[in-house]
Amino acid sequence: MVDARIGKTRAALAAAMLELIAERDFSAITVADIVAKADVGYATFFRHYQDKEGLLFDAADRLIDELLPTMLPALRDEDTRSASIALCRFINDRKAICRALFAGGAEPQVRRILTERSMARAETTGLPDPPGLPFRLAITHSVRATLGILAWWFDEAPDMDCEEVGAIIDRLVIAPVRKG
Amino acid sequence: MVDARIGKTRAALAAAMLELIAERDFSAITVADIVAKADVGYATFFRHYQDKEGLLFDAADRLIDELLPTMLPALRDEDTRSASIALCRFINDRKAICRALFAGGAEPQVRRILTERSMARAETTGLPDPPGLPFRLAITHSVRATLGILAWWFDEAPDMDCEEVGAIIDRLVIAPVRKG
DNA sequence: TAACTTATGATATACCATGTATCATAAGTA
DNA sequence: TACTTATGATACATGGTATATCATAAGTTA
Repeated sequence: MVDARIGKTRAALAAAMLELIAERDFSAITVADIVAKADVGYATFFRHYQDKEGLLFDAADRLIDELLPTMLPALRDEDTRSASIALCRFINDRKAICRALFAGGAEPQVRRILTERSMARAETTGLPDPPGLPFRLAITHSVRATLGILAWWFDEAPDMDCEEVGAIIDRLVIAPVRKG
Repeated sequence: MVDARIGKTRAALAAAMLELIAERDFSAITVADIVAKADVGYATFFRHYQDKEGLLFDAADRLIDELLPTMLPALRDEDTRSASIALCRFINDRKAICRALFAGGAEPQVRRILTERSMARAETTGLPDPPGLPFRLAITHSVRATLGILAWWFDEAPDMDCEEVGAIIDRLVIAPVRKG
């Protein structure tokens, strides 16, 4: 059996990182900040992760695994609006971590991971080519624009409900990509 | 009269920074890198700028001053496609610096400046409210999505001409924001 | 041209964050 | 209970930031 201390330490580090990333820019967070908030020794951090990006990617990877199956139907199904609203509901149910990863100072790094994995998944699951648009542009633009709208939702319109935000994403992002 | 050495030093620093930002991520560039390429003493850098972001913002500010009058007509005029193509022509004529500032590792910082100044200018010049969209969302989304498409153009489709890219920006960004 | 002002280069220095190494100890496993 | 090992504390090397100082060279002014 794996040592229980490992999971405990990693969970403490991840929780501390998410708290900090919600407060300030990712680049302004130091390893010393993270271990202080996690109540973990400084050297211990590097026994688990190569650097603070390693910790970030670990947390982001797990979220993206869950997120992808919810995200891609909007680019495949007929009812794009329902798919967009479903995406917003998924996000809304995991607001804390999504806010930290998508709207915090780590957005560029997380977006890169999400874009790459979306492309890989879109290729293997045979996503239909968007009419009149290069495939890679369609993906990068969809991911970037969607994350931007979600960040706006978190930061400037937290009371807006999933249906409204989903409709906005459908209008501003999904529909223009899908329709020729 | 102002000392000619000042302008010479600042020009050398700006040119060096633009070269470096085109090569690698902004966060991976050190002040020592900049002064080495500019052939300027290390301490001299801090006599002109507080830090490397200060130098970046100085260059970005001057470009944005020129850019804003070309960018906003797309959100005001009737012929949005022509305005989008005009924007691409403007960018194409200043490809080196635009690529460095918009598609390099400093994109988040430059985007923040551009978004703020777009909002300020849109308010003072009385931009028509986008139908069914909060004003701030319309601006942040337009800026973010446009910069994303430009970055894709620079990095993955450098041979595409201004008319094609302008049409894409019009279809993916401007038209969805303008039409209710 | 000469006298001045000042921006610069070189150097030294303090500070902080990263990342590694070591060792005693405490926690978990068998 | 005996073991394995993850941890905390500490020390240390490295590298980037930022400031201070001083002689010099460059530019300005008379």
